[in-house]
Amino acid sequence: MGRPPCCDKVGIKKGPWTPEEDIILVTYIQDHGPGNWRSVPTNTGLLRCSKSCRLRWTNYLRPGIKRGNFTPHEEGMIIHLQALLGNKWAAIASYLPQRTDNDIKNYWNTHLKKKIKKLQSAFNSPMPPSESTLAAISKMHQATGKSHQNMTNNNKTTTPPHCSNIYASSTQNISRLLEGWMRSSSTSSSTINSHKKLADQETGRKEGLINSPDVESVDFEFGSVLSFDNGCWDKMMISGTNYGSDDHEKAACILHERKLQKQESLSYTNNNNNNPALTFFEKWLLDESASQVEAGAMAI
DNA sequence: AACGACTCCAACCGCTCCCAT
DNA sequence: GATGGGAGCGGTTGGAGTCGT
Repeated sequence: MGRPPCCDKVGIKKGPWTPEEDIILVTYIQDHGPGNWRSVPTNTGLLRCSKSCRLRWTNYLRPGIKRGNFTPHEEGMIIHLQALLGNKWAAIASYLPQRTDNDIKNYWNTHLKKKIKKLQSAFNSPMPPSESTLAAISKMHQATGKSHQNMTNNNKTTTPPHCSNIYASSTQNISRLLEGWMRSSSTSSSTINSHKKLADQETGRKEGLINSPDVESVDFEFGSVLSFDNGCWDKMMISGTNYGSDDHEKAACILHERKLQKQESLSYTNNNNNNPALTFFEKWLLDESASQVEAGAMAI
């Protein structure tokens, strides 16, 4: 017996979301919080399926999403995590809180897969890899190391990632959308204006009016959506490797975890003989981060 | 300028997982 | 334990944009 569709297909709108729909969705989620997606279309009047609403929110409207321009460090993380976890994009995304699983999946399919294939063929070919290939790898390696440094330095002085201002609010996203949309459309409704006002108010709050009691509730609400599990972040920081003086235990745990990961990684590699290039990447990434962890642990 | 090939990404589809009953 | 329904995940696709000829 097949399951009924998640929503009545008749009268359900498909395709790209309009800024108006985005505003309605964001406003609703600001008021009620994410979750209970099934009730969203009925309560908002959106002619969208609940899944579509959830997807739009998680992949596009959710605050804190960083778009485009993957850094070499992020690339390294994705390659590493993909080798360890496989195509578990949601799991991988949990290590890169600014990125959505969809974004990572797309980036993997469009960029990294090709890159790895290229390198794989270079390393599998009877001829040694060309100088340009080696240069590319070296460059990537250096860039990754640099990113590690940046991350390390940042961690010394800046707020935690989930508090950083690289996190734009969803209303900022909407404002941007609106700007373009308002320009292209001469019609303006009072609804839109009031929503925009709301959006601007929200943006203003985010930008400085932190003392407003509302802000806390909103931030907390969003925080619960965005909150980046400490454990996950710690894992991510393994690559950054900057330990405070009181982190002996943490470092020991991380070393242990790293060893386990290495073992897992090796078994994974052995079970996936069709992916020899990953062995190279994994080894490189693991060795690099492991040696940094070990160096960090030694320094403590 | 026109056309086709290629790239990229937002969104959809179908499946699995998990929880409530 | 069985069943039903909602949420989440991963694979795939359609279309807009870009590039090369």
